[in-house]
Amino acid sequence: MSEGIGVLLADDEDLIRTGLRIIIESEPGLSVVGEAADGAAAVSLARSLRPDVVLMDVRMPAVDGIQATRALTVAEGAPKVLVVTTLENDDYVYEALRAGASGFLLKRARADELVQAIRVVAAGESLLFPAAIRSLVAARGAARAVPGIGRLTTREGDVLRLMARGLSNAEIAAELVVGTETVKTHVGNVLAKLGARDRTQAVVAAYESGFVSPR
Amino acid sequence: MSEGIGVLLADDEDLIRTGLRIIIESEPGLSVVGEAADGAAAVSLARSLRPDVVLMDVRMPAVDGIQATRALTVAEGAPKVLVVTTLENDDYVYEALRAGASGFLLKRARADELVQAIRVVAAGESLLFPAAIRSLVAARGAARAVPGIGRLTTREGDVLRLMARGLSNAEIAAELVVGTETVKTHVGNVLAKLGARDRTQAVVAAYESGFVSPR
DNA sequence: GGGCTTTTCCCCCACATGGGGGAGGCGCGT
DNA sequence: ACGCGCCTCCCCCATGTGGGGGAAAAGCCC
Repeated sequence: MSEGIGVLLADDEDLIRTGLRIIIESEPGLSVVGEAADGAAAVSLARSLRPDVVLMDVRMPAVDGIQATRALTVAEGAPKVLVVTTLENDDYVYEALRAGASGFLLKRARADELVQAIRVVAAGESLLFPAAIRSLVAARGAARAVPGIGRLTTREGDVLRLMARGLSNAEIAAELVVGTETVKTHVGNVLAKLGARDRTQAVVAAYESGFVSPR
Repeated sequence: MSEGIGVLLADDEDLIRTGLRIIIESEPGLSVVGEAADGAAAVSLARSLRPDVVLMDVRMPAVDGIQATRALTVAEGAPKVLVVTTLENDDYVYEALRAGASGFLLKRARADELVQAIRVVAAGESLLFPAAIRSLVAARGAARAVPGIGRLTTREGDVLRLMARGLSNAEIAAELVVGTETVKTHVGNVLAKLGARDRTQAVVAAYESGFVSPR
């Protein structure tokens, strides 16, 4: 890519891609190195073309932008991903960030905002547009209130926390300095209160409800 | 609390509380309805005093601000929590939002920024200061790159995703329209590649690495 | 064509897990 | 003093899970 910042466009709508390309190409130091109409193409093109920044639409056929972002950012020397969407009230913000996106941008952004956003993420900085912040923080409220998770006793909470770290009953017993039979009782109570069938479902509920957070 | 916006201060340092109180009390429409020196006191005071906004320090004795925030925001008609910290490079941002905080603020913020932040969150809006955005987005990079999670085949990825939703092998088999023996093979491969001992650890790794996100 | 990976399916077997009971002690509020 | 919830520990038992093998078909790269 020699000089400047190489950008890969990933959007299923031709009109959008054309508009973006015109804006980017008319900007000194920026150039479009490739275009993809779906997530799968975006991933393979990004690997061969090695752009600096990928403008990734959230909603695309076959593989959506979130999955594509996840696939891209796990690799070494991965490009920065700037997620673009039309939706203002967008639940994907949170998921996109978890998937490894460097920023979030609305399609209604002005040309100069777009250019600035590309330069910012290419420089390694992070970026969120105000509307994205609102939905991001709002996403926290979307943590499903798992019924019964508030009815856990302190000991049951301890056990669930350790379960959610992947410990076996024996390991939890050692950690809490009690017998394995005791742990089994607590685990059984936790499962009953959370309506979980097995410990895996309990751990899922713990994450979904925000009882534990990805560290 | 009759009129205006009632604020509860939760910070273990007297100097900080005093400074905050002076700023808030001198502002028309804002008043300090109570003060707490630790998380436990903050939770109980918030329940009795029912402030509109809680200024919550992250680091406090006994119960830290994150836990206190979690305890507060699960209730109905909970106050808005504005998390305050001295640390600019703060990993707690992400966790605080998951815990239900409405915003994040640095202690070095100017008085007028503080007042504005309180009014914003009291009005039901969300707020993140620029420095907090950076560490928030950076937190996504902190998703531990689980070694081997990128080596999963597409089918193994499918299986892991369903595991992370709490499905049993039989249910996964039904979902993917294959035999349970097939699912067992995939599960075994996933465990081996992720270095997990059982499915629970695999699910934990899936969440920790951002392979799946709390929906 | 000959490897290679991937996906599919099968056998046997050890074991942790989870469900069903029961039981004693302890703190706490009435 | 009594009840109640919580924590602790124990028994039996069905079974889902995971580890050890093996194997066939399909697609892919060289």
